[in-house]
Amino acid sequence: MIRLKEDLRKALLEKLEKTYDVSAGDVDFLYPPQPKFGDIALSLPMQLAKKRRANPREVAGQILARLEVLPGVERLEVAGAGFINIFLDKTAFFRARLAALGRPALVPEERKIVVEHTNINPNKAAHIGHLRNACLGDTLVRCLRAKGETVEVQNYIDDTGVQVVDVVFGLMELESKTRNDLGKIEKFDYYCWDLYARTAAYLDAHPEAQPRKAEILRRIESGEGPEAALAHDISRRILRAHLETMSRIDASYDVLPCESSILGLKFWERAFELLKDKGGIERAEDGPNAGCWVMRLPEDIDKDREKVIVRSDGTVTYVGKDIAYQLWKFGLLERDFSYEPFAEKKGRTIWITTSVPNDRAVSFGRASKVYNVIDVRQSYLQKIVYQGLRALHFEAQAAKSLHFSYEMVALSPRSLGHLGFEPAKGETGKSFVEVSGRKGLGVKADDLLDLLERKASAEVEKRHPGLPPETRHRIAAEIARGALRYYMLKFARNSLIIFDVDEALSFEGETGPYLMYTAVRLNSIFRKLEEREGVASADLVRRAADPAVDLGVLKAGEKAALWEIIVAAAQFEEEIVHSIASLEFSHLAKFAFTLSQKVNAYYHKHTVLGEADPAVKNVRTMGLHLARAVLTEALDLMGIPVPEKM
RNA sequence: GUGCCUGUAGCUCAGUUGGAUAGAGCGACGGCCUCCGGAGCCGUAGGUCGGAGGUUCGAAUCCUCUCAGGCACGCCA
Repeated sequence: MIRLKEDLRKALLEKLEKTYDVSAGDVDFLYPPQPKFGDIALSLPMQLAKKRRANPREVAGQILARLEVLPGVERLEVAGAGFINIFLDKTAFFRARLAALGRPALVPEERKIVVEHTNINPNKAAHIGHLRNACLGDTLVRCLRAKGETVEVQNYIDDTGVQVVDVVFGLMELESKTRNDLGKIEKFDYYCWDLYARTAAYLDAHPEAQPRKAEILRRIESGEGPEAALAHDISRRILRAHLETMSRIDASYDVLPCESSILGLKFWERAFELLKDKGGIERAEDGPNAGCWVMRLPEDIDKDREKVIVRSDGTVTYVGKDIAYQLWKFGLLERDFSYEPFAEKKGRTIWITTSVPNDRAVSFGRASKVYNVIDVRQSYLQKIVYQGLRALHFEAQAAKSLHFSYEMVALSPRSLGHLGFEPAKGETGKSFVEVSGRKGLGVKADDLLDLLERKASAEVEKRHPGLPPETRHRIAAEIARGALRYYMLKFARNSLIIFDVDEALSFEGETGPYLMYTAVRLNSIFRKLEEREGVASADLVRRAADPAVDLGVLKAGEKAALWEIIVAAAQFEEEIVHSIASLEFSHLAKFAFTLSQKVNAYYHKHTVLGEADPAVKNVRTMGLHLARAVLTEALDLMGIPVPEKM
């Protein structure tokens, strides 16, 4: 559809630009709300009529008279307030779509894109909020790669932050445990989930413990003593648990930049030099921030305010470190990490940063564009980080630093009760409660996935009794993944998800399993086609390359139904581009769902295998072949698998 | 207080950047297995798009005001 529109736009301009004052930007196409209004429409006459203060329908009529023949177009008509509706040559379009299968029309625009997502503090188990982040981030990555972009996925690990400090404190001071004890603890991320909440409560109740906590922080940051060793062991162990959890939803990473490496390699000191040299930050001599290094914020962020970057005691704030990291992503820091392998997933190495030099020849960063997937509460800080780049006159890089923001996942009062929590005082009347690791309040990612798997397993057993347990478990895991990923994607990113267990566990209606089921059934049709008639997928590919289909052999009702599927499928690539541009992957989700609905309705009504007329059978076969190819790819972009059966 | 976000069917949400009669799912009600898998299909009911002005051929969408809710604004991360 992208190519067709380009061709049409060119042809239109050629015929119109002499008489009318139009440029390429004016000609935009829209999809009519109903099939009877054609396949594509132009609102151009109404725009021109506005400029000329003329009657839109008359302008439309005049334009129509000049457009006798357009490529791929069967006929045109003026409709409504002044639309020009375009009816495509359906069979020609269908053939072109089949022939174009496997030949993407999208082109990459960037040299290299870095996407940072997941970024879970390595001190406790992952929860549903982290799942939303990873689903959005990983889907962005898949879409960018489908567009042909070179993408590097980074998962930032704050292994020296206060959250890890709390767990170290808990282990040493409350549990009297050492490094040697860690190995004996099962489900370590779950253990830390509880310990972290317990420690946070203890620290709140015992202010006298603060000096010890501060000491632990200092030692971890400078890499000294048993505290630092313990922090390292804890964060690596939790990190492995997080990677396991994320592999359940098929999210993957290329490199894990650690805060410990940023500290060890003095990235901040380098960024500090740059900022001082270029006047990006200045020392406040008086006022409330006396003795601090501050960055002035422009009007559009926060009028006439300054943000402390270096505290009066000389330590750097979180934003400062983040500026250094963002500079590194663009290759602007003039420093680099060392790397070592951390894990292998699906034959790919996940690298982790280290401050200890080695001779491994790998390199990351140096991006031309960066997406940071972080929830909306960090908007203010993200703006400040990008302002840091501007303060260094890296305008281009600041402009290509994108905050992919999204609303958080909260808990409904009902699910709170489910988890055994009483509503805190002052929160009784609230319609939702924020997930809080510090309070131990939340649904753990693995618990939710387990729940989904158990339900899926029961459903599979019901439908396919006697499957080998391994097969059933594999299918159940795939269904769980599909259900979760679709659930996290179907909401617009600005929409606060108030987590509802029943809704998340639903497999009917607008859900991942519904889409998967559609694809599974399509596969089943083609499998039977091969078993019974020997039509292999290679034959289908050959037939698609040189299609001999004719929609004219279908009766009107079926022709319209199949045509809707063809047109919908043809919009797939636009949908990818649009989803990336708006960072709104609910569009992609909705696209796949709508296509599934049409396909489901179609094959319910029109059988392929039982059709006697070979011409009709061929059209149906190739129509569903097209739909299957597009649906399968759309599901893959969302990280939703297609099981062999379900 | 300032900034950002949200308000659409009983519930949960879409709405392609201003287009044609505002759409899905769930729930409710009524149908559909001689036929490629019923996690499915078909149908019915359900709307003053928070409210009031404005912009124009045309507004759920843009502007102003207003009501309600949320988030952010630290020498925490």
